[in-house]
Amino acid sequence: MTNIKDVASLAGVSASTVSRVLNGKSYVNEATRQRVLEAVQQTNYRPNVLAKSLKMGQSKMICIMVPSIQNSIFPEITRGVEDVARKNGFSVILCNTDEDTAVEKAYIDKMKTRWIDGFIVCSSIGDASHIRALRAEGFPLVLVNRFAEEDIGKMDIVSVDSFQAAYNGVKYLITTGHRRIALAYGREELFFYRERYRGYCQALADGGIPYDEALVMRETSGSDSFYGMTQEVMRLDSPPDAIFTTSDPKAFVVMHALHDMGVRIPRDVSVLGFDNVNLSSMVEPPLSTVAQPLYEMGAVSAKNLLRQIRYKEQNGQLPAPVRHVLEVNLVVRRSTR
Amino acid sequence: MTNIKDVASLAGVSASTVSRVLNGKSYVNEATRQRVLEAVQQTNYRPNVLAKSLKMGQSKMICIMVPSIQNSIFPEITRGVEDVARKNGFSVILCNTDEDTAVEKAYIDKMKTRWIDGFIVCSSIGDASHIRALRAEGFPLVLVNRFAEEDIGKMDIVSVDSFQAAYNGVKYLITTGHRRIALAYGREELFFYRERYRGYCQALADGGIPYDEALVMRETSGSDSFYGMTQEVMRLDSPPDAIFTTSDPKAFVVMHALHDMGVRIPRDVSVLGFDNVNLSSMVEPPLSTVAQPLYEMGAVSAKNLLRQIRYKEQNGQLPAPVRHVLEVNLVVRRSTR
DNA sequence: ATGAAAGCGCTAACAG
DNA sequence: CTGTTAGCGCTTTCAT
Repeated sequence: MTNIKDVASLAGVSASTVSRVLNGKSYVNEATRQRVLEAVQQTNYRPNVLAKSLKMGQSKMICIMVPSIQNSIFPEITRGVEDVARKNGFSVILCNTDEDTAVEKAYIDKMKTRWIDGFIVCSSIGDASHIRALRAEGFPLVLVNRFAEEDIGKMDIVSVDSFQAAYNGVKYLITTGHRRIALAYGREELFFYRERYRGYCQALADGGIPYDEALVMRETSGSDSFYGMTQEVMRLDSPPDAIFTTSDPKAFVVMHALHDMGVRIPRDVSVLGFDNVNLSSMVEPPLSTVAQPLYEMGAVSAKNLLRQIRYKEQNGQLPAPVRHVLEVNLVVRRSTR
Repeated sequence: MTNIKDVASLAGVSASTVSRVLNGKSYVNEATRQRVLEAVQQTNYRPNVLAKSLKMGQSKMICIMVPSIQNSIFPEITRGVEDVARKNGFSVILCNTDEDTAVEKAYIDKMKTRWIDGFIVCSSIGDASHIRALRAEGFPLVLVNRFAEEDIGKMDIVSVDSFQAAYNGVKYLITTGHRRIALAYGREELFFYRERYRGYCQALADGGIPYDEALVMRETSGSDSFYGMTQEVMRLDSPPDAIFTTSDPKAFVVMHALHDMGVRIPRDVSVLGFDNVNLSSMVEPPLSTVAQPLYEMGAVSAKNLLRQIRYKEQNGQLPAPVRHVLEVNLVVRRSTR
């Protein structure tokens, strides 16, 4: 690879001049400017980002931490992040944490040594003190999708309003005539699942439908645990006429269980999901779901992160945190009647 | 962040000594070694990877280029890559190309300026001259899943044997009594789809079943185009009793079309997919499919890439290319009878 | 308007 | 066994 000195000597100027024309920070005589540009062309010169990073203290790289890129919603979010990053000259490093705090911490440590400019995090579960510490240390950071209640107002967050979204979903179910609505309730450690649960409860209450604990299936060991619970709940004396799931993958399991016991969807029971992942439209019947704007969540996160990076660059510190609450969208397909 | 000089002065030694104990390249007096280690502890010192990279000419970063992380098979492959990269101290940069050669080239250019140590590519379609050029320039590189015939023997490749895999899949269909086997044939520009087509033809021939062009559905505009084609083919005077699809997403579309016209799977027609993506087991009925070891393909690619990187480090040039052909595995679920 | 020089943090001869 | 020195490629004062 040719370096700045090669270009400089070819153009008959000094390295500083080359640097100046390339960065356009300072005026350079038009004639020499042209000569430099020509030399750049001829040598197909590309500045060494590493050297620049070392000098400037910023790497033009951001890091996205997710539990696993294999989980349905993260590819969408990640793609949103990557698109805006790329358009702004940033590269994105992918970190899968498996929700393991140790892995997460190790990653953070490693990223710091690379002078990573910022983090987009949708990884941690309960205790996120190391994440909070990161912001406290001055690293631009945005929490996407997952966050703790106490982080509100203190960290940059991009998410939907899970309470309201679930509320609207369940209300839709009620409006369309369902009275016995079961819930596939995801892991309670996650704030957004608790919010979806709250939304479910509130919609029930507002709709004049009694809450029945027998109808709430609480996740024990992964999504698969809903298979058995679904069948149990359907065998109740008074089985549900609808099942609201707090994520689409859970809906797939529920539908599976339903199908295997000969229950027809939506004739016998409606199923309403939450997320709208890629395959929600591909299952049979196509899943009605509360759609999160996943790609947009990623894009907005990245935009916010870049905003923080620029702000910090100019002011030496992070801007006040802002929270983005994105709109959900009820997508009615054929799993609800 | 504290740097090597801080540690050095705290330990009362020179920077080189600190470097030496940290890299273990050269012997250091045990006593001073301990003092250095202690200073490292106290200051929580982490070497600046950027500076090291600049000096050493290698960044400990690899790049994975995929059409889009949103496409079903790539999260799996990417995860395989990332896991082995991480275990070996490498970070992975994610690049989505949308199969756009311009984007791909721009990315390659950018990655070079970051001193990326190597590339894992499953992106390009027909003309991959810029990819070949990359290897010719001495960049470690492995093609995964996608490659052109002419690359065999010249590039490092990780894939399955698409011909054999398809052959076995179709043979299975024949063995289980199917006689009219339709094919959902993916984009012919892709070598592996052509190979799967060849496997289909050969299995038919070997099974004494006449090839019928009316039964091969050729992709026109994305996977969705199989919806209409499936319905057409089912309305033939002599409709198929099985449909082999060259990828799982196509199978989902086919199943959908089938369902919408009241055809029962597998009673009326069997469906056999290819890939075994995450959701193949979640659809109804669960999809029988020729399973590619996607995660493993990623892992093997990364291992090979690291091998190349190490070899180059020691010998100044790339090792001879090796090709890994991984085993597929026929997963029989309930979409075939 | 441009060049010289210093320095980002690290490693690797080269001395001693 | 350890310190000094130079340099990876770039940007940025500071002179001129």
